[in-house]
Amino acid sequence: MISNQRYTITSALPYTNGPLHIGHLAGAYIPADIYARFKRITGNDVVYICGSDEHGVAISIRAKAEKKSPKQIIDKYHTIIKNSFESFGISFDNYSRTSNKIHHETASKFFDDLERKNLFEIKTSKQLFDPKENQFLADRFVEGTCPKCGYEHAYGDQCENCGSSLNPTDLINPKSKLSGEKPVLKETTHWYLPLGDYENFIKEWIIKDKKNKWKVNVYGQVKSWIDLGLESRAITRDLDWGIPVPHKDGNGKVLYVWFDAPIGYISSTKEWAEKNGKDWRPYWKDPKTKLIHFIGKDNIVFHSIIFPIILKAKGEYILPDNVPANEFLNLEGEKISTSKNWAIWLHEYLVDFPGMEDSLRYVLTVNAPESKDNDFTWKDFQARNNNELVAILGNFINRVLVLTHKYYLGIVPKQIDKNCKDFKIINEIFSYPEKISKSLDNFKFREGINTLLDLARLGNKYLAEEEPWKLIKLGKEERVSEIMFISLQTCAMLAILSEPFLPKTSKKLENILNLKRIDWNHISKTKFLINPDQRINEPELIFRKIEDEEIEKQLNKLKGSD
RNA sequence: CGCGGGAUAGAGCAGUAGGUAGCUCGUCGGGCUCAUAACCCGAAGGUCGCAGGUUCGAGUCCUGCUCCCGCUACCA
Repeated sequence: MISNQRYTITSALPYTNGPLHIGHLAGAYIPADIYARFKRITGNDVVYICGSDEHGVAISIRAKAEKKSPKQIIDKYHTIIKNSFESFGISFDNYSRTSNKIHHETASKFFDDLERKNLFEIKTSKQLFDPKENQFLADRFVEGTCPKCGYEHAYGDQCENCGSSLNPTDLINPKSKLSGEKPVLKETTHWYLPLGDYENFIKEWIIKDKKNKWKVNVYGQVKSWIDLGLESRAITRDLDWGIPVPHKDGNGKVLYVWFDAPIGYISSTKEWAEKNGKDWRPYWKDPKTKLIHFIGKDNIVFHSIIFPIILKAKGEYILPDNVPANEFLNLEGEKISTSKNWAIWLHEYLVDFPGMEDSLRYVLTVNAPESKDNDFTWKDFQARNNNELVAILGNFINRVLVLTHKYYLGIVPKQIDKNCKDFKIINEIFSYPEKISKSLDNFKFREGINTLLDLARLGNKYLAEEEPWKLIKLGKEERVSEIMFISLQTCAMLAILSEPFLPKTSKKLENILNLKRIDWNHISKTKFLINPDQRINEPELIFRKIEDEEIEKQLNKLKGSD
């Protein structure tokens, strides 16, 4: 197990124009949280960073639609999102927001430094403009008749009827989706980041160095972009909501969210450092630090090409060591869709299934879209909760606790001696920290949590084979105490190893067993986890079954909303 | 259209350097009764997306195709 290594771990900044759903959790937050917890508990220096992404045209438009200010929108969703994260035990060291002063300063400084180094291109072009709303229009916000097939609701970028790619200026009778007005062409000037200048750097860094280290979906995506050739990208927008372009010609313009958002990782780290009396620099500038970005697949190019180029251009900053992007999670066979309300919202789950945060964490981990898109179904959720968490893990713990109370009034029986025949199984139990570490080090979270369940299976099997309830009737008390002692070690091991995956469960188990949390590197089979004469608290059920009616209710809720 | 990822028992996934397919859940049969009718053992169930090819032998290599997802586009 690696220890004493510094890690800067990030999860994608959630965009605050709506609440979070299970897809967010499965893609970027649960894996990162497991990883961060795992790295902390194996003795590393970890800062796990995130925050709300609060700029951009979508928020501006949503605010207009709801007749509110952008500030009201972001405040509302920032609060909902932050609460959801806390409830699910996502262990950010700092959760910031890009509307904070520290972020505006950091992002402006980044822009200003690159501008002074003369690393941007400045280009003027004609774009569609809505005179009534006084706003430039994204291609998607222009609608009109398709010149090819005559479909009346073609978008500015593509006709959904015939599939043709279009330019907004091709449309017959173009209309702004904001006001319905006919847009006009207007000249505008923007700053561009010439990605092409960094092609060799990206080739050297990723294509050569990361080939066997990064996930195939990530590597393939990056390679495909490079093979196509990198083009300059505008990093400013004509918009009234965002970070003003810090330049004398920047009037009415803001930084493009994709330029400012990833810098949010840095400003959030700074904010954390200030609060805790630390220095943020080693976490971003020490070449020995490992920077890991957890994201969904839609974010791959930004985190493995554009942001690294920004960091490289700025200089002195470290580059990501890995970008373990996940694929997407579907829901009941359909794409999760915010606009169609086809989603399981975290804040609603918390109301419908109080205290069952770890059940969702479990299912989203064991069924995580690590290598391809996966499907979440309520029936599967119920089955995995009832048949795996309750029946295998929860039940095993309960069996051991009940027997310990029945036979020993809750006191751990005397230690086994050297010639106990069960040292083989003890060796096996104590091999689990290494096994799980190996999975997690390779970002194989499904494998890791399955291994955790295997340990509970091993415990159940051991009890079934040894049958202490029979032996006690035969008066073989010596043997029974050995069996129970070993089973209690298994429970303790489960408590310790479940921490990254199921933090609330782990905490409950520690409390019941009166266990101290220990660094996984300090686990050794020469020292037992739980000692004779230690008192165990009254058993309590750590998971509950989910009834059919609850699932029915959720399915109806989902379908009713469609 | 181009590029990337995926397609393996009813469901979800493993399959390392090519050698007659494994795991978890579900189903069926048995055992046990400490336990949240939980647990343990056994069985059934797959022409490995389709079509060719290389090879003594291919889920694993090559070619073509189909379907799903993503990127390519100011939807962040």
